[in-house]
Amino acid sequence: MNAFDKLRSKGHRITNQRENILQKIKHHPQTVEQIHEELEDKVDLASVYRAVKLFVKNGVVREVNLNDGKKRYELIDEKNHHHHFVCNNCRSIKDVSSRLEDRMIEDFRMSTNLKIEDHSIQLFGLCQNCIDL
Amino acid sequence: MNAFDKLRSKGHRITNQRENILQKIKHHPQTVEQIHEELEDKVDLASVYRAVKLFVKNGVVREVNLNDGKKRYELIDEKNHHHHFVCNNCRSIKDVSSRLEDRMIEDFRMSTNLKIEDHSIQLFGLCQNCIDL
DNA sequence: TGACTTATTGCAAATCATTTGCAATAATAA
DNA sequence: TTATTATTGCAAATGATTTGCAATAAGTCA
Repeated sequence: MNAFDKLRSKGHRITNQRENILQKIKHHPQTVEQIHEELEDKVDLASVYRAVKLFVKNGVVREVNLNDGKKRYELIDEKNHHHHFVCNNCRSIKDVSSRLEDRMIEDFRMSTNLKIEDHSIQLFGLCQNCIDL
Repeated sequence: MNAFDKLRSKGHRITNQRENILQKIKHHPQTVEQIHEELEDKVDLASVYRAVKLFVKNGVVREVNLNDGKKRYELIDEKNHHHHFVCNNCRSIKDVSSRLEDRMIEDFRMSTNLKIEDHSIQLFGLCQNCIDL
């Protein structure tokens, strides 16, 4: 079931605005500000806020927090589980993943008896471009 | 070198306010709001903001982001490397750690050629109290 | 298709977290 | 103890996000 069917199945309407917004976060995590700017004056800022909130609530979009004071949003793609790396120099963002991740989460679980439902990982450092500067 | 010596060595002064604030984040990550409330009217809110920012800048305190819209601050303790678990039900916070963490970070590094300088991990789920409800 | 119902939008104002300017105060050096 | 200057409290400013409301448009059904 795709994003729009998911929304429709819960009684939400598919508007031009929502289509445009979803389009913008299809490939990279974007801030509300970025989405709004890229859409020029096609969508009001408040509507972008409302849309991403709705998307998150309906499991269509994920909120990404990279410790720079603004939230980012990215389309959820079950087939492509990943986390994010942020370059401390140029602020570029890169998707990263590790096959050891699940083992680590399992280790957390076993050593604590917590019910772990979700997790997120952020990496910070220098990207390949900025290492050489 | 303890927190205050670190600050002093960079020319910062040790005030009553700073002592009180540091005291409050010694054991658990706290929001600025929480610190301010616990200190009643001993310290102005703006001063709490200024103090934690100074502490972070000087490597005495770490900023913790748990995706609830407010930053938390905790004293850095080199001997006790850990991350945080947040209960989705009661919002309690628990320190967690895994011996597989370093291996995973190394795996990230090897598979990307990024220079990873820092990382953070957050877990979400149900704490032991809330599992049974 | 057209009319109807109600979710959604744009706009402006409100709210929440955080920062800043400035004069008064207090921590350190001499 | 005094002089110097970092720090504080207060109030106002800023930046991100939310909300109330009337106008608009999506989905439904005759």
